[in-house]
Amino acid sequence: MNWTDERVEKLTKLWAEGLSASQIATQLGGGVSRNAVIGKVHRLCLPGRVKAGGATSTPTRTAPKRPAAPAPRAPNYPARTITRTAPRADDTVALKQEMDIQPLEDKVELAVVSGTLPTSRRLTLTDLTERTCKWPVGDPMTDDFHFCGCDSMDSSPYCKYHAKLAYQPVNERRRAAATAR
DNA sequence: CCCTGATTCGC
DNA sequence: GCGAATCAGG
Repeated sequence: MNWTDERVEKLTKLWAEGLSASQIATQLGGGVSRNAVIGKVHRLCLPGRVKAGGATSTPTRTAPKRPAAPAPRAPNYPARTITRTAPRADDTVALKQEMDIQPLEDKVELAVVSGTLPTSRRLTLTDLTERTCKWPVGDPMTDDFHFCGCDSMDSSPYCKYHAKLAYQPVNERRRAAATAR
């Protein structure tokens, strides 16, 4: 991925807003890692972390002198673009689902924390909002296809769980390695 | 363990 | 210039 003026601009903006490097990486998409974001931030000489409250904070000094081993590299980014629209979903259904969001939230949160799949609300395309996970589930060519639709959003088109799957292969690999150990 | 930003250095 | 690997810290 190339650091176009457009992407640099977005990076600068989000960094100024106080988003974390990983969050920015998620928003930028295109397989940008948080390390890439941080590296770019430094190269751009942008000011350090800016807490929302105004305090700078998070001073982390380091004096490493690491060797640096060969990097395996592991892209593999979904980069999904689902275009299939789903029928049904009238206002009544939408309203019912709206009312179900709150009680579901805690369950989703627990699922995310425990590393299990979030509770899918099985939303169709027209039911999705800025507050629902847009991770596609199932085969788009079947009637069973739907979107996760859960409400545990984390500044990305996906919920916390799916955002990890979509944009953070490094973390996934680390988690898998830790689990296997 | 999870996460964060900072740093180094091979590419 | 880029970013993975690695660090130190919360």
